[in-house]
Amino acid sequence: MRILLVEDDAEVGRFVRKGLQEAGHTVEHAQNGRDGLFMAASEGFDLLVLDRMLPGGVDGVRLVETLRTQGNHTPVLFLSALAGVDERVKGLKAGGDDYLVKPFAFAELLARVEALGRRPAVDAPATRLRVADLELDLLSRTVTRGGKKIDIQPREFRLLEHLMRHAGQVVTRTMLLEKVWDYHFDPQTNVIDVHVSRLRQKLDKGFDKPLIHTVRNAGYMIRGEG
Amino acid sequence: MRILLVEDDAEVGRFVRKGLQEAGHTVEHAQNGRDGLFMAASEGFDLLVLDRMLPGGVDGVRLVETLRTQGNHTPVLFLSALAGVDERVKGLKAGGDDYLVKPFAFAELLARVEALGRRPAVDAPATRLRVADLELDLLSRTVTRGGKKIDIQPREFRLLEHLMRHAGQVVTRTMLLEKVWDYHFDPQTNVIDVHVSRLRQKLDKGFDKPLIHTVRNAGYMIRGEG
DNA sequence: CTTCCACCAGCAGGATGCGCATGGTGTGCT
DNA sequence: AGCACACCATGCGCATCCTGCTGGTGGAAG
Repeated sequence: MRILLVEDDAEVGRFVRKGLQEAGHTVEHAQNGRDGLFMAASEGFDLLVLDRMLPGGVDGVRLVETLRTQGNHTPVLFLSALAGVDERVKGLKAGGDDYLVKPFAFAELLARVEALGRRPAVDAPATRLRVADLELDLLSRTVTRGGKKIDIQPREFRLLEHLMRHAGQVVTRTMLLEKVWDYHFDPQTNVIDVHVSRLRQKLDKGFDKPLIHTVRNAGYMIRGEG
Repeated sequence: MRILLVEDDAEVGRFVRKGLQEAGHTVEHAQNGRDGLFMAASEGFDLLVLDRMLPGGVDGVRLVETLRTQGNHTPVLFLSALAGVDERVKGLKAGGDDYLVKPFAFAELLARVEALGRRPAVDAPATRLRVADLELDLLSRTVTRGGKKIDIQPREFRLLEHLMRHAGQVVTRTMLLEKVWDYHFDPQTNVIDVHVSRLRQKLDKGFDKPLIHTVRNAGYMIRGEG
């Protein structure tokens, strides 16, 4: 795990850093909020361990708030001598994920760090799309309907993915040419029709409710019901 | 948020339940570990709030451990009168995500509950593998080294994926034949050598530190340093 | 030094994916 | 009814691309 430690107290900093490293983590150490914010924003850490109070304008809470407004959702563990309930609540409300009061036992810090590390990164993109009983798994490049595996070609996959990402919406032919074929002109052929047809063979044939719907003079739409 | 509260103390139970509901959450309440486990396993909750000590065989830690071995990764917040560091560490190690000691301020419980609720559902599998500056993205089927995109063939992709999933370990030729080629016999050719060679061309050529290492009479290993 | 193992360049067979064309079907308008 | 238009389906050929093998070379181990 790549951990950023932001702590101005040199002694505590050394202590925590050493312990985390011995537990097998990679630790970067910033001494103040400004540097910490910069590093957290520019490098990809798995976890931030922040002192709640920091010298130099940017304290822990400000740091988290700033990161969160930038769309950075790295887990944050606060470390602080401010033990009051209000302080703890403030830290968590600001977007912190945990709050540990100094003095603390290193064993507990480590346990909490690893608890946070167990949770996945938040920017994880969706890995499977679903429309009714049709599932498309982006990871294994696999399509199933009603639990039955369906073999599918790469181009068909792209087409289906695009349709499913806009499930319930009409997708125009032009959009498909742009996004699935990377054509920026009209090929004057019926490529789309052909591939939609092939998709239908594979997805809808043998099932009572078709999922792919034609929208005359507009395009296609994938939808479960309605 | 759908929250399952497992708490045997009726008073505390009522208090917490009421507070969470007033904050807009849906709360189910189980009075013992057995019921709690059953409910947690059969319904889909967003969060479990567990008393650490529970009557009737199944205590909080057991409950979490059981859930985790079942592949259930619902976030867990422990609530306990056991304040010792060892106890807290034990709870977190068992798979808990947070640990709050009784007596507690409701404001803090709420803040921690909502902090846990901010984190996403967890069944997401790893979507990218990394070894040093080499990254393999399972979703886009993309390989980059040092930020530079590298074109790669399907078979090479499978080979590389398998190596990276066992980074730092020797992967034998037999294993590769089984897992990458689905051969359950020795093809008596040097297919593997050839593909490893091709991978090397693409991954290691032009970089000073090679990542793919030969282990004579054993197999191959991918590793960043050492 | 010898032997074995691993590496790499080139080659050719083969699979397969892809798009086009053709003919068919349905719908709506005149 | 007749026509025009939009959409559907199948077969075919092209082309690309992948993959595995061969055979000669380099280097490590004994």
